[in-house]
Amino acid sequence: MTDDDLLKLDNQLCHRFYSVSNAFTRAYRPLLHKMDITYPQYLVLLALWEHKQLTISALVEKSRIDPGGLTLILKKLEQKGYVSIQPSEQDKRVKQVVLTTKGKEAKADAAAIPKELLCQIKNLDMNELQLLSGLIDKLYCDLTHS
Amino acid sequence: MTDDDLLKLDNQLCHRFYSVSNAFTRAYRPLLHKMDITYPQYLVLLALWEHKQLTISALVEKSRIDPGGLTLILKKLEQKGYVSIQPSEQDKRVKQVVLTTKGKEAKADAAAIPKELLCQIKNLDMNELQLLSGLIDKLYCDLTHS
DNA sequence: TACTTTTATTTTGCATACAAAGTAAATTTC
DNA sequence: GAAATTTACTTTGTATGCAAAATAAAAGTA
Repeated sequence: MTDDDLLKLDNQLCHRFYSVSNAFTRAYRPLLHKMDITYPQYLVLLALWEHKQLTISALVEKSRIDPGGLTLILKKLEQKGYVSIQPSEQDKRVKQVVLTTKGKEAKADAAAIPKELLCQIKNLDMNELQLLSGLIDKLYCDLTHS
Repeated sequence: MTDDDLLKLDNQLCHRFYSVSNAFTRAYRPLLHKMDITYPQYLVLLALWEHKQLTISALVEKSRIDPGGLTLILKKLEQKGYVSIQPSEQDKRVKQVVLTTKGKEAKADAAAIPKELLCQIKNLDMNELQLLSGLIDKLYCDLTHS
């Protein structure tokens, strides 16, 4: 591949991820409208539905949202009544994020969301989706040196 | 897969793209520092290095950056001296985006950037990268109904 | 030609991303 | 046990990302 080819947009893996990641955000928007949440807020709820209770740093790790952004997102989710944030007793630096009743109940409605989104993916079969996921995981490790 | 599994973060393809897309932005930052540009600004330059001259709407299509955001990004690139923006003679609605001398010269330096980034990707060989690109392209079509 | 519609781009308002600085509390060190 | 260090979060400042409204100019229509 020549230098010229290396610089073509169509040869940039990063651009593919940029495009699809933004496309996902747009695709989720109508599905999340009923719950009145954004896509990153949805990621936080997914983490909490799975783990019931997490510290903010644990949420950073699970959701892969940066700490600064997460602070804001959690404030929004608290305002909307989905979560409650309480400082720990043992360690006052640590804050526990917990689902409210509304937050827990929302899980039942949310179950339809991944299904609706999968319906839109017609070009890839289950094997390809698995393959894709595996490749992306390897790439993520490289990019984060983890 | 149960409803519970469907809602696990680790089963969300969207989350993989979210994570990797953001990781790419972080990985590019140090490489773009010398040029004093951000990652989206780099995408615009890539498009212009390839096509020499583009209207704003053509840039939207190539870069897949939304029109509103692109307006700001182009202003930054103009301030930094990389591009020049001029209204068309024939159709005063249309603006042409052109590389300045500085913008053209920057291409030579930029050739090293994709190489440096590829060096960081050790877990995937060329075949896997090709495979990955193809799968992502199919996914993009689904998500954008294009 | 005056009016309506379409097209190209910008503006607005809100919600992230993210690095870096700041804060406060727990831990380690001397 | 007081000072230095680390850890957990928050704040700040800059730069998108996006939908929707606003502008302005070209095209189509009556």
